[in-house]
Amino acid sequence: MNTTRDQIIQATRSLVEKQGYHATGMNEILRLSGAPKGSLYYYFPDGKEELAQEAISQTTKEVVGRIRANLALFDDPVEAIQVFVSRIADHIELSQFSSGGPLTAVAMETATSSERLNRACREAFAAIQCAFAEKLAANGYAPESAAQLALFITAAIEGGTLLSRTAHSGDPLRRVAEVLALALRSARP
Amino acid sequence: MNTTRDQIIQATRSLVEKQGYHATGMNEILRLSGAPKGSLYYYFPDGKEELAQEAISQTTKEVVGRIRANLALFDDPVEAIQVFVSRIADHIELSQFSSGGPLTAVAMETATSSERLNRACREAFAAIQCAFAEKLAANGYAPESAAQLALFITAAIEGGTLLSRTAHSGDPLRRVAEVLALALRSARP
DNA sequence: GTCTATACGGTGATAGAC
DNA sequence: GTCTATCACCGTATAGAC
Repeated sequence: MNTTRDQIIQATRSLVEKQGYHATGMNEILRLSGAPKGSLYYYFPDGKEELAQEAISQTTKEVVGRIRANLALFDDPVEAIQVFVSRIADHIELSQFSSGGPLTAVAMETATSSERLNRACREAFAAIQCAFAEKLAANGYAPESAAQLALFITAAIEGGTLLSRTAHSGDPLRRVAEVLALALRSARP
Repeated sequence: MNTTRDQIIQATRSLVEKQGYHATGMNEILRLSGAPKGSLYYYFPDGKEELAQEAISQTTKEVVGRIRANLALFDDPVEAIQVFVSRIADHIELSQFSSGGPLTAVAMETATSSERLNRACREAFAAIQCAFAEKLAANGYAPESAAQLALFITAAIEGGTLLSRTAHSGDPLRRVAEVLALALRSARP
């Protein structure tokens, strides 16, 4: 793959994750990536919006892969999910409270202002929910139940991440993981 | 109370709720509120940050009041919470997917960039959780359990709101409300 | 394809008249 | 206290040389 293009996306991901979409400027992205302004608009003719879209879809692929890999570590889906969410809490602390990818920030900021980014976020959330639902469905949960629980898991993680970022501590998300495990057990088939 | 000052805060709340913190400009706030720029810096010498802080703390007071009022409508805390969350879903649809107050947006955008706003958001989340915890504790839940569940409820609402905003539909949050009710019932004392 | 220089609008903030 | 005029700066985006 093209290195310059990839470095630009990488810089965008990192900055948007930390600061949000509107707080991140093109000049900042350029500075971090080391690329010149001309290259940026050569690779992303539609500018910042296209860039953020690419950052989201690329991040989502990685995140979905990481979800599947983590959920495969345990046969029991509830245990797998609890451990996975706890790991996100660790990761948030290690990254000094940069959120779980640029998705949350962009979704919040562009829900009603950018058709293009809103669509990208919808697809991202759908893919993430799908990964959770598969694990549940493969372990005896009824399909509709699995889908609903996957939505709930995603919401709990997003909300827990927000609380942990705000609290500057992984603990809120870890406590969310505990209660989430209880909830999933009580919904067990 | 001073009308001009209040109109400025009101405009800030509405705009930040819809667009986010960084996407909202001072000129925009001025335009919507009808106030002149001089007045704005007279009432809020510390500028945008102070303004947002005021908007958050004012909104939080109202939100906490609304939570208490809604939870008081039903004796059963689980039913009360489920109905309350469903109402948020209705409200999101009615407001054309402006989130539940400026809190979520500011919390996401300023978690690591503004000490002052981060503190305001922490206090806001604490007050909200407190309102939920009280209702649970008043109905037989053990104090630590009530606090943990209140945190979980807050996370679920925040995450569900994000998903509903993104999906441009109240349904995700409504489904979150359903699962949340199941989870709270299974944790019943 | 890569890079520089620049355009133009909007940003948050201030000074000072009234 | 209220308002206007204006500031210096940064935002995204473009033009055009190489």
